[in-house]
Amino acid sequence: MVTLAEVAQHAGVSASTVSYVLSGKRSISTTTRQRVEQSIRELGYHPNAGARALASNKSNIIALMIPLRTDMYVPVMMEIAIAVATTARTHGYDVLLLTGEEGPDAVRRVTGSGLADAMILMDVELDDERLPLLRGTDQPSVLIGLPADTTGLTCVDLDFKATGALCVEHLAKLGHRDIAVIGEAPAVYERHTGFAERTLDGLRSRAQELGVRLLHRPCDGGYDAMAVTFARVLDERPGTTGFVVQNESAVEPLLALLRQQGRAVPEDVSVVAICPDQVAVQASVRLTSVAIPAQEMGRHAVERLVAKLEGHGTDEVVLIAPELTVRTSTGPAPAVAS
Amino acid sequence: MVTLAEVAQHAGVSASTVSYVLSGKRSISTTTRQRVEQSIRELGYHPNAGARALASNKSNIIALMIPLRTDMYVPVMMEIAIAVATTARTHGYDVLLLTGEEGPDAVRRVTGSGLADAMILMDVELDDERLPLLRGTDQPSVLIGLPADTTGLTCVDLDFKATGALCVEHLAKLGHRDIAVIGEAPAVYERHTGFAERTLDGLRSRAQELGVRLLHRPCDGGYDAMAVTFARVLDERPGTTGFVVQNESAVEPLLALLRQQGRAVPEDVSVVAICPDQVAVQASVRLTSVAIPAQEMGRHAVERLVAKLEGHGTDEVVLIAPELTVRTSTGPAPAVAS
DNA sequence: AGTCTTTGTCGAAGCGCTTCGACAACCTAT
DNA sequence: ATAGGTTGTCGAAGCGCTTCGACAAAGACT
Repeated sequence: MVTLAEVAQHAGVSASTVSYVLSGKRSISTTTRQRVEQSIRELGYHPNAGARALASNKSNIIALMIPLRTDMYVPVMMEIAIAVATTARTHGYDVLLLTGEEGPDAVRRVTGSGLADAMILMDVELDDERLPLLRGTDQPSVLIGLPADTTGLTCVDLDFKATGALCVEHLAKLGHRDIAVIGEAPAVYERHTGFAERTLDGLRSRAQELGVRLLHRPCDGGYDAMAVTFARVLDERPGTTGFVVQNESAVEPLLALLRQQGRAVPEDVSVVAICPDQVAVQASVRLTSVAIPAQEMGRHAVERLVAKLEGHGTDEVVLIAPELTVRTSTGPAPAVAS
Repeated sequence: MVTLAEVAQHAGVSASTVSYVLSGKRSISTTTRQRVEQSIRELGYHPNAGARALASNKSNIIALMIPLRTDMYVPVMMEIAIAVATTARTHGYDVLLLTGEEGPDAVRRVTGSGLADAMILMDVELDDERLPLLRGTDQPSVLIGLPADTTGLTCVDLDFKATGALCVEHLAKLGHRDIAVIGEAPAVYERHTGFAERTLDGLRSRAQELGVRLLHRPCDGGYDAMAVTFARVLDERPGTTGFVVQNESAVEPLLALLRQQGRAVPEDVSVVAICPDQVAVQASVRLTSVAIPAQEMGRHAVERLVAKLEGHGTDEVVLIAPELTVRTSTGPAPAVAS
């Protein structure tokens, strides 16, 4: 293992000079710099991370806490994680992967040990037990998701309320007066992850403004659960012509059920999904959807965090504006049977 | 930030004593140990990771290199990553998340800087450019996946050849004589990731042994691609009664197409999938499948790695035996039309 | 020519921990 | 009672780096 000292010796300068070449914190003459850089290359020198962390008191590591459960949005989580990792690298940071399993202890451990300089939390609950810890430390952090109280916190999320509103608007504009919302799994609501409620909030208030009838039902993924929910919805509101689906693993089952019942999409029934674009495009019907901008969220989170680490950067809530892409699963509401 | 020295002072012992209490590398009297532990708790002490890494020359971090692309098996990747992270924690390790983006440079950087003590590589290609680096270093590593040449490497993977064989066997035993294999996306074969070829190998050789006709077609995910492939397969082999599907995002499209054609599953056609159990259970037909044991692979990889780090542990290839679970998508081949 | 900056380099201290050798203090066996 | 082991604790060195203050050397002024 090559050390700074060896590089210094090889280049015929002192260790501190090499350090300054590396960090650029003091001016170094061009000739010296080149000599040092040459030596670094020749020797294949890599600064020792531990020593660096010890001396500079920063590790250049960002901790990313992902949820342990895989009951929802797995591809979204993955995409966020990858976006975080790649964006972090462009800023010179590496990413430490923590699972939610350890809970608050992980936060304590990481902040306490100086393992990471900052952290990103995913899957934040409305009243998350990790929040007091974050507020009580000077370690920068960013949440992906929105807790109930955001004071003193930086958060990045899709504007789910606007998302809900957008879905209703789109269907209302097409003439649909009876809309059913296939929500997330009941467990998601019970956990108070917030985004589902916020979506519902947006759906409801816009529906009211536009005079549209709305029926919301949570729904587990898979065919069986969707079949049950579907039957109930039609029973209660036989005139339903528009569906908004938030649980991405209920989308395909819903389409299958509609097909089975002889209801054509989009002629008889329109479907709007809230899901990653890839899912919308790969479905059996190309779905009109509001995308979940996973990459953007990951990127944003890291950039906020880096800004904080560099001193500029304030606590603030970044809500990404939703975008609805019209595909072939929505169309004008059918004329009312007379 | 509380330091070892402060704990020592608080407990009225020397710093080295505290260190030995923490590491257990020398015997400490019960009374002293308790006093130190008490101080640690009272002060909320956490050892500084950088200092520890510098002094002990180990970081207690395992690097996990995940593929950047998300064109296949995203949930599997995610599950492996989570399993790696949780298993690593139980052994006192944290996980550093690297994307494949940096390629071999990431390997150099991590080994060179002592950032991680060991690494796990996913999505290994048959002739991966990172392999020479791994062989040339003394840093332990484990691959998830199988390259062409495994000498000097430790690998963990599902036994895909046996998996292929198992699928054919199952269908053959049910009387199917004409089997179509819906493979991974063409890009996967072009990339030479190996597992797809190994599966095919198993399928083919077993098919030959059992006198079953086999038609293999790569297939992108989604409905459109599957529709094209499906039409071609039926055109070429109209008598096909058994399907083996490896690309999990082609499963649902295939089922839809079969339904559309009025072919009942499993009465007219049997379908075996190679996919995580969750997918098999959530599909529109409960699928007979060979599970991809993501968790087990992640866990195994970490345990091999930890064994190596602790000195025992040898280079070896661990192939996990496939298990076929019979559900409701396979049944006896229909009687031949006379 | 002499003073004042500026620029480039160096030496040394210190970050918080591990670990080695030293050494009292206490047993145990003769 | 004495030599020989244990056992528990300490002091000090050192891991590889950053960073501060010092200080020559060179340039910019009167």
